[in-house]
Amino acid sequence: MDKTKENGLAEIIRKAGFRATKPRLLVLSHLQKAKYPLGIKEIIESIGRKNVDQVTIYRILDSFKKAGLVVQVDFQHGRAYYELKDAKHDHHHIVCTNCDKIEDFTGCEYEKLATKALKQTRGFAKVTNHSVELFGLCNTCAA
Amino acid sequence: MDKTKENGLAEIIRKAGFRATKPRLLVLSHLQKAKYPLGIKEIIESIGRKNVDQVTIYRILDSFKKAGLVVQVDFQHGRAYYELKDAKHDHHHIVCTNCDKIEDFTGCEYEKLATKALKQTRGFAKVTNHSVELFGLCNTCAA
DNA sequence: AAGTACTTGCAAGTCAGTTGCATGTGGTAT
DNA sequence: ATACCACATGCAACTGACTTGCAAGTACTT
Repeated sequence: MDKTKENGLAEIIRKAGFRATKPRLLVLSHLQKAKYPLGIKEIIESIGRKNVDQVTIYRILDSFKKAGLVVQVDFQHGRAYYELKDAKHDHHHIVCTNCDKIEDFTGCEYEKLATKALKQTRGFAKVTNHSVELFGLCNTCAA
Repeated sequence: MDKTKENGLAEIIRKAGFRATKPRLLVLSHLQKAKYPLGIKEIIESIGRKNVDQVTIYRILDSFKKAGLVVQVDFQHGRAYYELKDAKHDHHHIVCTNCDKIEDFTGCEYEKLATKALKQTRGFAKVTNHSVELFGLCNTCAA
C-alpha cells in the first residue's frame, strides 16, 4: 500500500474514532477497491487468514457499521455483505435470484421515502439508514 | 381452527402447488394472524416444537417463498423474518436500531423503482421482488 | 520512553439453517 | 372405500456464520 493512500485511510479511521491499526487499514482499503459489496468470507480470504484473524474482521466491520463508515447489505444469501457508505447513499443493488449476479442502480429517493415514513409512523424520531434491494432475473437466467 | 378458514387456507396452499398438510396450514395461519413479520424461532415456538419439527418449518417457509406466497424480510438481526406477500406489496418496515421496535409504512413506489432500475442496468430482464427497510430511532430511544 | 486503554488472536462456543435418509400421508386412480 | 406413490415430514447429525472470554500486543498520549 503506498504511503499517501495509507495516510488518507488512517485519517478516515481516526476521524471515526478508532486507532489506525493494520487490520483496519486493510479492511478499509479492500472495501474501497471493491466494485460490489463484499461478503465477510471474501474479505477474510483476500486479506489472508494468516494475516488477520477472522474474529478481528467481524469486529472491525461491526464497529465500522456502527460508526457509519460502512453499510451492511442483505442479498438473502444467509450472510452479511458490506460496502463503504457513500455520501449521498443513493446507490442500491439488483440481484439475480438464480445466479446471484449483481448490478447497481440509483434513484431510490431516500429523502422522500424517509420523510414519508416518518410522517406515517409517528412512533419514530429519525431515519439513520436504509436498505433497498431488488430481486429478479438477469437476461441470461430469464432466457 | 374452524373448518371454513382451514378450507380457505388449504385452497391457497394447493393453488401454490403444494399438498395441504397440517404443518403448512399451521404456518400459513400463523403468518396470517401476525401483525408484523415473524422470525422462524417465533413461528416454531408458537406452533410448538413437539407439534412440528423445525426442519419442516424451514422447508415450508423456503418453498412458500419460492412460490411467492411469502416474502423474506431482513432486519439485520442475523436471522430471517417472513410475512405474507400482499397483492400490492407496498408495505415496508422501519426498525429501531436500538430497541428493535418495528412499524409499517407504505409508498415505496415499487413500480417506478423497478422500471427505473431495469432501464439503468440493461443486464436484467425483470424484477420479481423487492426489499425496502428503513433503520432509525424510535421516539423513546431518541430521547 | 513508558503507560494504558484500545485492539487483536486464539480457542471454544452458540445459533441459524441444511442434509440424508427412513417413515408417514394427501391426493388420485381404481 | 382402498391402495398406491410421489410428495412431506421427523430425526439426528452436520455445516457455516458469527460471538464470547480472556490473555497478549500495540497505537496513541504525556
